[in-house]
Amino acid sequence: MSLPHAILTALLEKPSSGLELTRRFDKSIGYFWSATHQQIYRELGKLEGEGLIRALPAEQPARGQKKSYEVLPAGRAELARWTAAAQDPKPLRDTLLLRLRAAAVVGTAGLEADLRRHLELHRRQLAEYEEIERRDFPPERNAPEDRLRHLVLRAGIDLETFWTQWLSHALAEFPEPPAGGETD
Amino acid sequence: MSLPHAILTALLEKPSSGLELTRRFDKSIGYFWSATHQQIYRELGKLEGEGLIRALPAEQPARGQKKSYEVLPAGRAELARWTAAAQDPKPLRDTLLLRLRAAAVVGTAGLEADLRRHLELHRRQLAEYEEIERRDFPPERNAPEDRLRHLVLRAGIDLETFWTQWLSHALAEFPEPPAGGETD
DNA sequence: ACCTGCATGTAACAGGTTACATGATTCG
DNA sequence: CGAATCATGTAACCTGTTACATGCAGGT
Repeated sequence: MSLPHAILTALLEKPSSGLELTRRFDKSIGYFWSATHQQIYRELGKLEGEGLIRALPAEQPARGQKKSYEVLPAGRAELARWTAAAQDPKPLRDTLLLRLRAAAVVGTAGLEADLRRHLELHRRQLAEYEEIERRDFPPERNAPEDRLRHLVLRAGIDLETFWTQWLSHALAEFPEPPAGGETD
Repeated sequence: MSLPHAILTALLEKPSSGLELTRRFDKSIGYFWSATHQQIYRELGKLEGEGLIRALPAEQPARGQKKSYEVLPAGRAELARWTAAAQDPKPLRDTLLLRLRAAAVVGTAGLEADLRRHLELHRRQLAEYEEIERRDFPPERNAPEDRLRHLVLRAGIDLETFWTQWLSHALAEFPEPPAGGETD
C-alpha cells in the first residue's frame, strides 16, 4: 500500500503525465521507491477511479495522447492520513546476506567476484548521492523546508556507506582462508 | 527466486518439516529472509516436484502428519550455482523514507510518534543481535567456519546501528521547526 | 510511405500476504 | 467427549515483473 502514496506525493510536488512520473521514479523518488511505467499506469487508473486524482482536461483521451493528472483534496487527505499512520518496519530481506549464509554450507566458490561488483556499484551510488548533496544542500543554505528532503538523502548516503564498509570488510577476510563447508 | 534457496540452505543445515522450517524462519534465517508457513509449504511442494529435495519416509503422507525433507544432490548443486551467480542489488524500497518525503508536502503532523516507535524497535533489535554476537561469537574463538555467519550477523548489527542513529538524528531536528508545507 | 521515438496501455505470470480449512494429538 | 494445539495445506488477493500491443508525431 505504498505505491499509490508515492504517486500522490510525486503529483503534489508537480502534476505530471504517466511518462513524466515514470521518469521521476527513475530519479529522485526511485532512490527509495522504484516503479515501472506499467505499475504507474495501473495505479493512476485506480487512483482516478477512487476520486483521489483527476486528469487535467486536454481534449483527447486517445491512446498516444499525453494525459496529465493532479491530486484532488481527497487525495491530499489520504496521503496525510497515511503519512501519520503507524506502520511496522518491514523485516530485512536481502539476497546477498542469504547467499553468504548459503556459502557457509556449499562453499564460497565464485562468490567473491560478485561481492567486488556489488562494492563497486555501491561506491558509485554513494558518489552520486554525495554529488546531489553538494549540489542541492550546500552548508550555507539550510532552509527549513529542505530539512526533510536532506534527511532522506542522508539516509541514502549512510546506507550506501554501510554497504561499502561492510563489503570491504567482508572481502578483506575472504580470499585467503579455505572457509569451511566445501562440497563434501 | 530466493525463497527456494533460503529453504535449501536451511534444509542443508538441518533436515526439517514444514513447521520446523517456519520456526527457523522466525529466528535466525528470518533475520534476513522472512517467510510464512504458507509460502514454505508451497515451495516445499515445488522443490520436491523438481527433484531438489525429498521427503524422509515416515509412512503417513496424511494431512496432520509430520513430514520431514532433506536436500538431494541436485538441490545442493542448484544452491551452489545460485550462490555464485551474479545478481544485481535490489533498489532500496523503504516506506519510512517515503513518508518523510510525503511529510515535506502534506506536513509532519503525527509522524514524530511513529519515528519514536521505530527508533525503539530498532534499538531492541540491535540489542538482540548484540546479545547473539556475545553468545555465539566471543572474541576468543574465531573458527574459520564461523566467519561467514559472523559476517552476516555484523551486517544486521551495522544496519540496526544505522537506523537508530539516523532516526535519532531525524528526531533531533524534528520537533521545533514548523517544517514547511502544511495542509494549506 | 516508412522508421524511429514518444506515450499509453494489456496480458500473463511470479512472489508474498491474509484468511480459512482439515486432520492428528494431547490434555482435562 | 470437547477444547486446545500441532501440523499441513487451499484459496483469494495484491503487488511487482516481463513481454507485448497500439496510437501518434516528426524526420527522411
